[in-house]
Amino acid sequence: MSPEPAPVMGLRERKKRAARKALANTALRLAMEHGMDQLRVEDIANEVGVSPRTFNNYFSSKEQAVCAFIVERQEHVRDALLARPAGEPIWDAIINSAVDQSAREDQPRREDVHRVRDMMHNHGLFGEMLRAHADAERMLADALAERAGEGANPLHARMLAGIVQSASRIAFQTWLQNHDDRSFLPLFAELLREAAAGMPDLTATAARTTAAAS
Amino acid sequence: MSPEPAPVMGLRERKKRAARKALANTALRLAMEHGMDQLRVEDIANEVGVSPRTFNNYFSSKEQAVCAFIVERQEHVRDALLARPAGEPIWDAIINSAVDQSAREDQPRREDVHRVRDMMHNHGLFGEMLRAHADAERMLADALAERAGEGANPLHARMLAGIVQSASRIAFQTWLQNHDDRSFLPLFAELLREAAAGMPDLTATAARTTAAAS
DNA sequence: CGAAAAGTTGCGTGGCGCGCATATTTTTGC
DNA sequence: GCAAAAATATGCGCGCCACGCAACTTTTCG
Repeated sequence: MSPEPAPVMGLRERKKRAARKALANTALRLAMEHGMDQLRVEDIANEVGVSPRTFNNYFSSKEQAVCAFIVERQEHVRDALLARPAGEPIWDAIINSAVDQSAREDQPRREDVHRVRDMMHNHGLFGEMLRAHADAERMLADALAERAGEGANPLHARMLAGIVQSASRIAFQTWLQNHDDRSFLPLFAELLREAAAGMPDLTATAARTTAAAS
Repeated sequence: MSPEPAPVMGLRERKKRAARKALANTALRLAMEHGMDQLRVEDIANEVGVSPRTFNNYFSSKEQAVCAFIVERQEHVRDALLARPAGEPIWDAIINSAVDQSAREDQPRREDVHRVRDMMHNHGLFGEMLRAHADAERMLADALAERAGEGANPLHARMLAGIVQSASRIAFQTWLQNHDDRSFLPLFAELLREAAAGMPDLTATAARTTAAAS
């Protein structure tokens, strides 16, 4: 499994990726420690040992740097998804690759929850997070389309990816509100399985006096 | 059920709403005319006849002002949805209220398509648009939960709203890419109906040579 | 009417994003 | 190896933005 076309990546490319990852990590860590309002580009650059101007050669905003891990994570999920056996039902493949990836990475600690919640209140960051999720969704859609083969409708892949991202977002936000109740992964899987079966219920269950169907 | 607690809105409130709407409209129009890069807060404020400082009393960024119409539109969709007969299947109710709303508003003209596409390339605006859609999704989820009654699972409503927003976004982006092929509403409805039936297909149609876990 | 509540405005500040010119580093061709 | 070339890092400067604060103006309400 060699992702690089060239057996060894040039020094240039290695340094670039290292710098980018260092900036993203530092941005995320500082944001978690001191909050978004106290996060300055200058601080990130200083800590990495690079000029503030250089930061903007890698990211067009500090919010983008903080959210960079989302896209990177999705790259791993994509790889895991494409490595799944071809016969596996698509929903299982999706859930299993998400599970694999979750097992491979550090889970957020309970004491960080309220910090994350605070960060989500920041309007700029929230928008950028959604943007990162949109990138991730596109990536997933491409992977799903590739997995399904040429004949499949690419719009179906897009829709599928959208549903997956919705489930992910909702599970995450639910976990953020009350992380005691349910943990992230089970809820995520449950939502996906329900979506897979279609969502024909919720049809005005006649709670009102007008009564009705079913 | 009267929306206003007071039969006539005070002068204060009327002025505030007028100012907000004027700012949003002007922001959107100027952005369409000259592009996001050329859009300055000062211009918007001047055209409305208000101080630049005041602009930021209504919106925390120009992008938010440009995207304000999305949330306002969703308020109408919600009202239309809640006005639907209780017995109507939920997917039909959703589609029909979207259709009603579309019929009620100006459709974007063909010559604006490329301008909109350019605007979407702006990273800040795209994030804010997703943020507005997230607000809209939450609003829709609340409406769906209300319509379904007390017994329904609120997470199902959230998921449903997420699917609807995904369909909307995908239909919009598709229309944006090649607006000749399909128009927005039919594609939107089609995606929703497919989602309603569940999406069990796409399951690795074995196009490849059993592929490889390589 | 008169006081209080709410909204508007001007000003100042810190920060950001980025274009541009220059210096530095890595790659490439020989 | 070495020098030219290509890519990257940095310093500088500019225009803009978000927002706190302290007046000032308008609306509301008793």
